[in-house]
Amino acid sequence: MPESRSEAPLRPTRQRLAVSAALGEAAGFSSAQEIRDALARRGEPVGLATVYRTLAALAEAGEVDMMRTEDGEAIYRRCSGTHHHHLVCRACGRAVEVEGPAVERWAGAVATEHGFTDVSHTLELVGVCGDCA
Amino acid sequence: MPESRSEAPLRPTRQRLAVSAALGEAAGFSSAQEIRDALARRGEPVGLATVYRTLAALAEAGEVDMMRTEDGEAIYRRCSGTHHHHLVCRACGRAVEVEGPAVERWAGAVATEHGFTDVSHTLELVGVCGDCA
DNA sequence: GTAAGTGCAAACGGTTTGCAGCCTC
DNA sequence: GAGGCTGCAAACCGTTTGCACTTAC
Repeated sequence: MPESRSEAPLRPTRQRLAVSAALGEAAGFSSAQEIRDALARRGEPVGLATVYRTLAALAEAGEVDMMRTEDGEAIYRRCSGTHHHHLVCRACGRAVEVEGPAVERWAGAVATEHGFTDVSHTLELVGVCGDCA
Repeated sequence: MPESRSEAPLRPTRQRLAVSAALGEAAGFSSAQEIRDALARRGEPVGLATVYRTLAALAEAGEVDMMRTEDGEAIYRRCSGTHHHHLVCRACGRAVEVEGPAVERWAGAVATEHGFTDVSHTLELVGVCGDCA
Protein backbone atom coordinates (compact mmCIF):
# COMPACT_ATOMS: atom_id res chain seq x y z
CA MET A 1 0.00 0.00 0.00
CA PRO A 2 1.64 3.19 -1.27
CA GLU A 3 -0.15 6.04 0.53
CA SER A 4 -0.98 6.52 4.19
CA ARG A 5 0.79 9.86 4.19
CA SER A 6 -0.81 13.06 2.88
CA GLU A 7 -4.10 12.07 1.28
CA ALA A 8 -5.47 13.47 -1.95
CA PRO A 9 -5.58 17.30 -1.90
CA LEU A 10 -9.38 17.47 -1.92
CA ARG A 11 -10.78 19.40 -4.86
CA PRO A 12 -12.27 22.84 -4.18
CA THR A 13 -15.71 22.29 -5.66
CA ARG A 14 -18.69 24.58 -5.21
CA GLN A 15 -20.23 22.16 -2.72
CA ARG A 16 -17.15 21.79 -0.59
CA LEU A 17 -16.64 25.51 -0.44
CA ALA A 18 -20.27 26.02 0.50
CA VAL A 19 -20.16 23.49 3.33
CA SER A 20 -16.92 24.94 4.57
CA ALA A 21 -18.37 28.46 4.49
CA ALA A 22 -21.49 27.38 6.33
CA LEU A 23 -19.35 25.86 9.05
CA GLY A 24 -17.41 29.08 9.33
CA GLU A 25 -20.53 31.18 9.79
CA ALA A 26 -22.20 28.92 12.32
CA ALA A 27 -21.47 30.05 15.86
CA GLY A 28 -21.38 26.69 17.56
CA PHE A 29 -22.03 23.15 16.46
CA SER A 30 -24.19 22.27 13.48
CA SER A 31 -25.59 18.96 12.35
CA ALA A 32 -25.18 17.78 8.78
CA GLN A 33 -28.87 18.36 8.13
CA GLU A 34 -28.77 21.88 9.51
CA ILE A 35 -25.92 22.69 7.18
CA ARG A 36 -27.79 21.21 4.25
CA ASP A 37 -30.90 23.25 5.09
CA ALA A 38 -28.98 26.46 5.60
CA LEU A 39 -27.29 26.10 2.23
CA ALA A 40 -30.50 25.17 0.47
CA ARG A 41 -32.23 28.24 1.94
CA ARG A 42 -29.40 30.38 0.70
CA GLY A 43 -29.79 29.01 -2.81
CA GLU A 44 -26.77 26.71 -2.76
CA PRO A 45 -28.34 23.27 -2.68
CA VAL A 46 -26.00 20.46 -1.76
CA GLY A 47 -26.95 16.81 -1.51
CA LEU A 48 -27.11 15.41 1.99
CA ALA A 49 -24.73 12.63 1.03
CA THR A 50 -22.24 15.19 -0.17
CA VAL A 51 -22.53 17.13 3.06
CA TYR A 52 -21.76 13.98 5.01
CA ARG A 53 -18.86 13.07 2.73
CA THR A 54 -17.45 16.56 2.95
CA LEU A 55 -17.75 16.69 6.71
CA ALA A 56 -16.07 13.33 7.01
CA ALA A 57 -13.23 14.54 4.82
CA LEU A 58 -12.85 17.76 6.79
CA ALA A 59 -12.86 15.87 10.05
CA GLU A 60 -10.24 13.49 8.66
CA ALA A 61 -8.15 16.47 7.66
CA GLY A 62 -8.49 17.85 11.16
CA GLU A 63 -10.34 20.96 10.07
CA VAL A 64 -13.48 20.24 12.04
CA ASP A 65 -14.37 18.58 15.32
CA MET A 66 -17.16 16.06 15.55
CA MET A 67 -19.30 15.40 18.59
CA ARG A 68 -22.46 13.49 19.36
CA THR A 69 -25.61 14.98 20.83
CA GLU A 70 -27.36 13.11 23.59
CA ASP A 71 -29.58 11.37 21.07
CA GLY A 72 -26.82 10.20 18.80
CA GLU A 73 -26.78 12.88 16.14
CA ALA A 74 -23.37 13.92 14.87
CA ILE A 75 -22.62 17.63 15.15
CA TYR A 76 -19.66 19.50 13.74
CA ARG A 77 -17.83 22.73 14.37
CA ARG A 78 -14.90 24.32 12.65
CA CYS A 79 -11.79 23.82 14.75
CA SER A 80 -11.53 27.32 16.11
CA GLY A 81 -8.61 28.68 18.05
CA THR A 82 -10.54 29.04 21.28
CA HIS A 83 -11.62 25.74 22.63
CA HIS A 84 -14.77 25.99 24.69
CA HIS A 85 -17.55 23.82 26.04
CA HIS A 86 -21.29 24.10 26.39
CA LEU A 87 -23.65 24.53 29.29
CA VAL A 88 -27.03 23.40 28.05
CA CYS A 89 -30.48 23.81 29.59
CA ARG A 90 -32.25 20.47 29.56
CA ALA A 91 -35.62 22.20 29.56
CA CYS A 92 -35.42 24.90 26.89
CA GLY A 93 -32.27 23.89 25.10
CA ARG A 94 -30.57 27.23 25.55
CA ALA A 95 -26.81 26.87 25.46
CA VAL A 96 -24.06 29.01 26.87
CA GLU A 97 -20.47 28.70 25.78
CA VAL A 98 -18.02 28.43 28.59
CA GLU A 99 -14.27 28.24 28.71
CA GLY A 100 -12.34 26.20 31.21
CA PRO A 101 -8.62 26.75 31.20
CA ALA A 102 -8.51 24.80 34.43
CA VAL A 103 -10.14 21.81 32.82
CA GLU A 104 -7.86 21.93 29.81
CA ARG A 105 -4.86 21.91 32.09
CA TRP A 106 -6.23 19.15 34.25
CA ALA A 107 -6.96 17.00 31.20
CA GLY A 108 -3.41 17.37 29.96
CA ALA A 109 -1.96 16.55 33.35
CA VAL A 110 -4.06 13.44 33.88
CA ALA A 111 -3.24 12.18 30.41
CA THR A 112 0.49 12.61 30.87
CA GLU A 113 0.34 11.00 34.27
CA HIS A 114 -1.10 7.86 32.70
CA GLY A 115 1.31 7.82 29.79
CA PHE A 116 -1.24 8.93 27.23
CA THR A 117 -0.36 11.29 24.41
CA ASP A 118 -2.25 13.21 21.77
CA VAL A 119 -5.22 13.59 24.05
CA SER A 120 -8.40 15.45 23.23
CA HIS A 121 -11.43 15.79 25.44
CA THR A 122 -15.13 16.35 25.38
CA LEU A 123 -16.99 17.99 28.21
CA GLU A 124 -20.61 18.89 28.44
CA LEU A 125 -22.63 20.43 31.24
CA VAL A 126 -26.37 19.89 31.35
CA GLY A 127 -28.68 21.54 33.84
CA VAL A 128 -31.71 23.77 34.19
CA CYS A 129 -31.31 27.47 33.46
CA GLY A 130 -32.66 30.27 35.64
CA ASP A 131 -35.67 30.93 33.44
CA CYS A 132 -36.81 27.33 33.47
CA ALA A 133 -36.15 26.56 37.12
CA MET B 1 -47.99 18.45 36.39
CA PRO B 2 -48.47 16.21 39.44
CA GLU B 3 -45.48 13.85 39.37
CA SER B 4 -41.78 14.61 39.11
CA ARG B 5 -41.25 12.93 42.43
CA SER B 6 -40.96 9.16 42.89
CA GLU B 7 -42.17 7.40 39.75
CA ALA B 8 -43.80 3.98 39.61
CA PRO B 9 -41.85 1.43 41.71
CA LEU B 10 -40.77 -0.64 38.70
CA ARG B 11 -41.72 -4.29 38.96
CA PRO B 12 -38.93 -6.79 39.65
CA THR B 13 -39.44 -9.09 36.70
CA ARG B 14 -37.02 -11.76 35.57
CA GLN B 15 -35.91 -9.59 32.66
CA ARG B 16 -35.28 -6.50 34.73
CA LEU B 17 -33.27 -8.41 37.26
CA ALA B 18 -31.26 -10.04 34.50
CA VAL B 19 -30.42 -6.73 32.83
CA SER B 20 -29.54 -5.19 36.14
CA ALA B 21 -27.31 -8.13 37.02
CA ALA B 22 -25.55 -7.99 33.67
CA LEU B 23 -24.82 -4.32 34.22
CA GLY B 24 -23.40 -5.08 37.61
CA GLU B 25 -21.03 -7.72 36.28
CA ALA B 26 -19.79 -5.68 33.34
CA ALA B 27 -16.60 -3.85 34.20
CA GLY B 28 -17.09 -0.73 32.14
CA PHE B 29 -19.70 0.41 29.67
CA SER B 30 -21.92 -1.98 27.75
CA SER B 31 -24.21 -1.41 24.81
CA ALA B 32 -27.79 -2.64 24.83
CA GLN B 33 -26.96 -5.29 22.29
CA GLU B 34 -23.98 -6.55 24.25
CA ILE B 35 -26.19 -6.94 27.28
CA ARG B 36 -28.78 -8.79 25.27
CA ASP B 37 -26.16 -11.14 23.83
CA ALA B 38 -24.53 -11.78 27.18
CA LEU B 39 -27.88 -12.69 28.71
CA ALA B 40 -28.87 -14.87 25.77
CA ARG B 41 -25.56 -16.76 26.00
CA ARG B 42 -26.21 -17.32 29.66
CA GLY B 43 -29.61 -18.78 28.93
CA GLU B 44 -31.65 -15.80 30.05
CA PRO B 45 -33.01 -14.48 26.77
CA VAL B 46 -34.47 -10.99 26.94
CA GLY B 47 -36.00 -9.12 24.04
CA LEU B 48 -33.93 -6.27 22.67
CA ALA B 49 -36.83 -3.87 23.09
CA THR B 50 -37.10 -4.86 26.72
CA VAL B 51 -33.41 -4.28 27.25
CA TYR B 52 -33.77 -0.79 25.82
CA ARG B 53 -36.87 -0.06 27.87
CA THR B 54 -35.22 -1.33 31.03
CA LEU B 55 -32.09 0.68 30.43
CA ALA B 56 -34.13 3.79 29.80
CA ALA B 57 -36.01 3.23 33.04
CA LEU B 58 -32.83 2.66 35.00
CA ALA B 59 -31.28 5.77 33.50
CA GLU B 60 -34.38 7.75 34.38
CA ALA B 61 -34.16 6.44 37.92
CA GLY B 62 -30.55 7.53 38.06
CA GLU B 63 -29.24 4.02 38.52
CA VAL B 64 -27.18 3.99 35.34
CA ASP B 65 -25.25 6.50 33.27
CA MET B 66 -25.66 6.69 29.54
CA MET B 67 -23.01 7.81 27.07
CA ARG B 68 -22.51 7.72 23.34
CA THR B 69 -19.66 6.02 21.54
CA GLU B 70 -17.96 7.87 18.73
CA ASP B 71 -20.24 6.24 16.21
CA GLY B 72 -23.47 7.04 17.97
CA GLU B 73 -24.17 3.87 19.88
CA ALA B 74 -25.58 4.28 23.37
CA ILE B 75 -23.57 2.64 26.12
CA TYR B 76 -24.50 2.22 29.76
CA ARG B 77 -22.78 1.65 33.08
CA ARG B 78 -24.10 1.19 36.55
CA CYS B 79 -23.76 4.42 38.52
CA SER B 80 -21.10 3.69 41.06
CA GLY B 81 -20.82 5.76 44.19
CA THR B 82 -17.67 7.53 43.13
CA HIS B 83 -18.18 9.71 40.15
CA HIS B 84 -15.29 9.35 37.75
CA HIS B 85 -14.45 9.78 34.11
CA HIS B 86 -12.61 7.76 31.52
CA LEU B 87 -9.35 8.15 29.71
CA VAL B 88 -9.63 5.96 26.63
CA CYS B 89 -6.97 4.84 24.17
CA ARG B 90 -8.21 5.45 20.66
CA ALA B 91 -5.96 2.69 19.34
CA CYS B 92 -6.50 -0.28 21.62
CA GLY B 93 -9.59 0.84 23.50
CA ARG B 94 -8.02 0.40 26.91
CA ALA B 95 -9.70 2.66 29.45
CA VAL B 96 -8.49 4.08 32.71
CA GLU B 97 -10.81 5.55 35.28
CA VAL B 98 -9.78 8.93 36.56
CA GLU B 99 -11.22 11.22 39.18
CA GLY B 100 -11.27 14.95 38.89
CA PRO B 101 -12.36 16.79 41.99
CA ALA B 102 -11.13 19.97 40.32
CA VAL B 103 -13.40 19.42 37.37
CA GLU B 104 -16.38 18.66 39.55
CA ARG B 105 -15.86 21.87 41.43
CA TRP B 106 -15.31 23.88 38.29
CA ALA B 107 -18.50 22.50 36.75
CA GLY B 108 -20.52 23.49 39.77
CA ALA B 109 -19.04 26.96 39.84
CA VAL B 110 -19.62 27.66 36.17
CA ALA B 111 -23.18 26.44 36.40
CA THR B 112 -24.01 28.63 39.36
CA GLU B 113 -22.36 31.60 37.74
CA HIS B 114 -24.75 31.29 34.80
CA GLY B 115 -27.82 30.73 36.94
CA PHE B 116 -28.07 27.04 36.13
CA THR B 117 -29.14 24.47 38.72
CA ASP B 118 -29.31 20.72 38.94
CA VAL B 119 -26.28 20.38 36.69
CA SER B 120 -24.65 17.14 35.66
CA HIS B 121 -21.68 16.72 33.38
CA THR B 122 -20.01 14.33 31.02
CA LEU B 123 -16.31 14.38 30.38
CA GLU B 124 -14.28 12.05 28.30
CA LEU B 125 -10.60 12.02 27.48
CA VAL B 126 -9.41 10.25 24.35
CA GLY B 127 -5.78 9.77 23.42
CA VAL B 128 -3.13 7.19 22.66
CA CYS B 129 -1.75 5.12 25.50
CA GLY B 130 1.91 4.42 26.09
CA ASP B 131 1.80 0.93 24.60
CA CYS B 132 0.23 2.10 21.36
CA ALA B 133 2.26 5.25 20.86
C1' DG C 1 -58.91 -9.00 37.49
C1' DT C 2 -56.09 -5.13 36.05
C1' DA C 3 -52.39 -2.66 34.67
C1' DA C 4 -47.56 -3.11 34.02
C1' DG C 5 -44.23 -5.67 31.46
C1' DT C 6 -42.70 -8.40 27.39
C1' DG C 7 -41.73 -10.05 22.58
C1' DC C 8 -42.08 -9.49 17.86
C1' DA C 9 -41.92 -7.15 13.91
C1' DA C 10 -42.67 -2.97 11.63
C1' DA C 11 -41.51 1.92 11.73
C1' DC C 12 -38.01 5.52 12.37
C1' DG C 13 -34.20 8.74 11.69
C1' DG C 14 -29.62 9.63 11.01
C1' DT C 15 -25.83 7.99 8.24
C1' DT C 16 -23.66 5.32 4.44
C1' DT C 17 -23.26 3.40 -0.11
C1' DG C 18 -23.94 1.90 -5.20
C1' DC C 19 -24.20 3.83 -9.40
C1' DA C 20 -24.68 6.87 -13.52
C1' DG C 21 -23.58 11.35 -14.96
C1' DC C 22 -20.85 15.88 -14.21
C1' DC C 23 -16.85 18.57 -13.60
C1' DT C 24 -12.03 19.69 -12.17
C1' DC C 25 -7.46 19.08 -13.23
C1' DG D 1 -9.73 12.42 -21.29
C1' DA D 2 -9.46 10.18 -16.58
C1' DG D 3 -10.71 10.03 -12.19
C1' DG D 4 -12.54 12.49 -8.41
C1' DC D 5 -17.12 14.47 -7.03
C1' DT D 6 -22.14 14.80 -6.88
C1' DG D 7 -27.00 13.56 -6.46
C1' DC D 8 -30.46 10.28 -5.87
C1' DA D 9 -32.41 6.62 -3.85
C1' DA D 10 -31.87 2.36 -1.72
C1' DA D 11 -29.47 0.07 2.03
C1' DC D 12 -27.94 0.13 6.89
C1' DC D 13 -28.22 -0.05 11.78
C1' DG D 14 -29.19 1.22 16.27
C1' DT D 15 -33.31 2.54 18.56
C1' DT D 16 -38.36 3.18 19.24
C1' DT D 17 -43.13 1.91 18.95
C1' DG D 18 -47.81 -0.56 18.14
C1' DC D 19 -50.10 -4.39 19.46
C1' DA D 20 -51.54 -8.76 21.40
C1' DC D 21 -50.12 -11.73 25.04
C1' DT D 22 -48.18 -12.74 29.74
C1' DT D 23 -47.40 -11.86 34.49
C1' DA D 24 -46.84 -9.50 39.02
C1' DC D 25 -49.66 -7.80 42.47
